Amino acid sequence: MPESDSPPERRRPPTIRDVAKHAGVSKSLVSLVLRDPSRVSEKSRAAVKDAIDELGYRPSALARSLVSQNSGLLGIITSNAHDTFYADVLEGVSSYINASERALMPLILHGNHEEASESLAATRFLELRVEALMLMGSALSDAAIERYGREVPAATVGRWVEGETIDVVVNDDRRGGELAAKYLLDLGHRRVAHITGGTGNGAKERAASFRRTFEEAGCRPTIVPGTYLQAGGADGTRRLLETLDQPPTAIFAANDLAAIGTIDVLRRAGYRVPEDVSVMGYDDIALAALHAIDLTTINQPARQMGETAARLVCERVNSGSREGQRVLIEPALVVRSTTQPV
Amino acid sequence: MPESDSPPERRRPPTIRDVAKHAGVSKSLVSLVLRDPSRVSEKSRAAVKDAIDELGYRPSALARSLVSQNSGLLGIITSNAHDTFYADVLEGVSSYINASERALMPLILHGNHEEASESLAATRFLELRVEALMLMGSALSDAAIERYGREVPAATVGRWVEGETIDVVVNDDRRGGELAAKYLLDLGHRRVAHITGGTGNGAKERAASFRRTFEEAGCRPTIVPGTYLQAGGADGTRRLLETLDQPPTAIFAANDLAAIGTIDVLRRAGYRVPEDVSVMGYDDIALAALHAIDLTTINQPARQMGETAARLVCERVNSGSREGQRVLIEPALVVRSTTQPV
DNA sequence: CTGTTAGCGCGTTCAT
DNA sequence: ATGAACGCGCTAACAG
Repeated sequence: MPESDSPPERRRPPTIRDVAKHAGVSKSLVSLVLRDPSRVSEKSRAAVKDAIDELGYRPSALARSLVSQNSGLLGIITSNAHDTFYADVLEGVSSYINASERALMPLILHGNHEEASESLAATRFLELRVEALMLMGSALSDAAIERYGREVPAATVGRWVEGETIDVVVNDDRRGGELAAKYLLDLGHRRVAHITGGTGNGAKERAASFRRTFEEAGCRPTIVPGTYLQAGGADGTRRLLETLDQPPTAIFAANDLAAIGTIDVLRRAGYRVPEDVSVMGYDDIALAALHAIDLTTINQPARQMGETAARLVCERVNSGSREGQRVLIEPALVVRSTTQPV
Repeated sequence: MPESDSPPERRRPPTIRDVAKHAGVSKSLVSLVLRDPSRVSEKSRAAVKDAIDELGYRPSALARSLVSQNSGLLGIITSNAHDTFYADVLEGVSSYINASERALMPLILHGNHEEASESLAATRFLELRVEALMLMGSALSDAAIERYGREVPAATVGRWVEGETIDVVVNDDRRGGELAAKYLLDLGHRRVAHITGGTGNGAKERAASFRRTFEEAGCRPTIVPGTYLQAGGADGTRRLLETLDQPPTAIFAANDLAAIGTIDVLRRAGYRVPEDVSVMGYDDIALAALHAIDLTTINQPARQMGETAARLVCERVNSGSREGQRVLIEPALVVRSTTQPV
C-alpha cells in the first residue's frame, strides 16, 4: 500500500536548520541575518538570503514567541459581526495599531453574542498568550471579564464593567437615554415606548434614564424587551402594536439596527414614520445617515472609542500597569427625519 | 527614577513546571492529566488539578503547537469589515467549523481592502503556522494567492483565481450580470447604466456580461467605474448625472452597498426610485430586504458559500491534498420594489 | 569583527 | 509515574 496512515505529500515547512544547512552556516547565523543583517559579512548574508528564498523559509512565530516571551498578539472578541458599529470601532483600533510603535497584531474572534462562544474565544486567546484582550460589547459576565483582566491587560468597548483591572470605554448611556427622552418631550410626545436592548451592554442604563426622564415629566413610557438586533426591534414593535390600544406616538429603539426593524414593522403595518409614529435609534451607524433611512438617533463616536480603547490597553501592555482606566464618552443627539412634533 | 527599563509587576504566567512543583509531581504527569486524566491515579489527578486551579495555569498553545506540529489555527483575511455580505459568509464558516470534528480556530484579520495590509496579514498568519487560509474577497494578486496556496491549503470566497492549488467558491458573476440585464430588458429598459465594482472581485465579469447581454439586444449601456462600497455607488451615480444628457432609466450597481449609495444620490437629486430610475444591486445582503430599501438584486447565498469554502479547505487540511476545487454557485434574481417597467 | 556552540522557553512523547 | 529528548528560533558565551 502506498500510504494510508500518513497523508500524502504534506511538506513540513522548512526550519531555520534547513536554511542553515543549505547555506552552509550555523543556525545562529541565520537568525542573526534575519534580525540584524548588518552584523553579518556580505558573503554569508547573501548565502543565507539565497537559501531562504530557495527554500521559501518563514520563521515560526510560534517558536519566536516562545523564546521571546511575547506573542505580539492582541485578541479582539466581538459579539456581533453584523453590527457595523463594531466595524467602525475596529477601524479605530486598526488606526491606532498601525500608528503605534510596537504594533500588536489584532486578531479577531467572533462571539456571535453567545456567552459560551465568547468565553471559549477568551480561553483560546489566553492560551495563545495574547498580550492584551479587547472585548467589543461582550455577553460575558463582569466576573469573567475581570478574571481575564487579571491575566492580561483587557479593555471593553461599549460595555461597562466594575473592577479596576479593566480599561472601559463607554458612552454615557444614562445621558443618551436622557437626550432621547428630552428630545421627544420637547417635540410634545407623551405616549411613548422604548424597546430595550435586553441584556445588551448599556441597555439597562438607556432604558432606566429614558423612563426616569419621562416620569419626571409626569408620563409613563411603555417599556418592552428587545435586543440590539433588527429582529429584536421588529419583535418588540409587533408586541407593542398587539398589546396597546393605540400605538405610541414615538418609539425609542435600543439601537439603530433595532430601530430599522421597528420602522420596517411599522410601515408594513400601515403606519407612516414619522407622521404616525416617530422613531429614534442609538449609535448613529453609517446606515442611519442614508437618505432611505435617515434616522434620528444618538451618536456614539465608534472610531474614537476604538482608538481610545486600543491606546489604553496597549499603553498598559508597554507599561505593565495593572490598573485600568474608564473613559466616559459624551453621546450626542442627531436629528434626522424619522421624528417630528406630535 | 523608579523604574525605566523593566516594567513594574508583570507576572509571567505559570508554566507546567510550576504546576508540577506545586503538586509534587513531574511535568509529564501534569501533561497527562490535561490530556487523558483517566490514566492517572485519583490522588495525583486531584493534586494536579488543585495546583492548576490555585496557580491559574493555562497551557501555552504556543508551546503545544510547536511540538505537535499543528497550530489548530485557521487564518481568515477579510477585505471589508463593513460589508455584511462577508459577515454572512463568516457565519457560514463558523457554522461548519463548530459542527466539524477537529475544529480549527478561525482567526480573522481585516485587510481593509488594501493589498499591502492583506499581504502583511497573510505573512503573519503563515508565520503563525495557520493550517489553512481563507480569503474573503481579496485585493491580492492571483500570483500572491497562489503562492500562499502552495504553502498551506487556501480557499477564496467571492474571488476567482486561476491555478490548481486554491479552493475557489464564487457565484457565477457572468450569469449574474446576465440575469440583471435580461430582467431589465424584459422590463423594457433600453437606456441603462452600470456602475462597476472597479478592481473588485467578480466586477469585470458582471460588467462584461451585463454589457454583452444588452449589446446582443442592440443597446449600449453606459459603464462608469465605481467600487463595492456605498461611496463608489454614490460617486458613480453623480458622474452619470453630470455626464449624461438625461439619466438612464435603470442603473445596475456593482453590489447592494453601492446600490444604496446610488439610490441615495438619485433621491437627493430629486429623482424617484423606481418611477424615474430603476436600481438593481448584487449580493442580497440583509439590508436589501428592508422595507425602507427593498432592493431588487441578485442573490448570492453567502452563508452557504462560507460553509462550502470552509468544508473544502478543512477537508484538505485533513487529507493533505494539494489540489483545490472550484465551486460555482448559481446566483438568483430577487425582485423587489426598486425596479419597474419603463 | 565574524561565526559557532550550547542551552533555553514550554509542553509532548517515549523509553524506562 | 518519571527523566530525557525533542520542536524551532533566540541569545549568551565563546572561538577563530
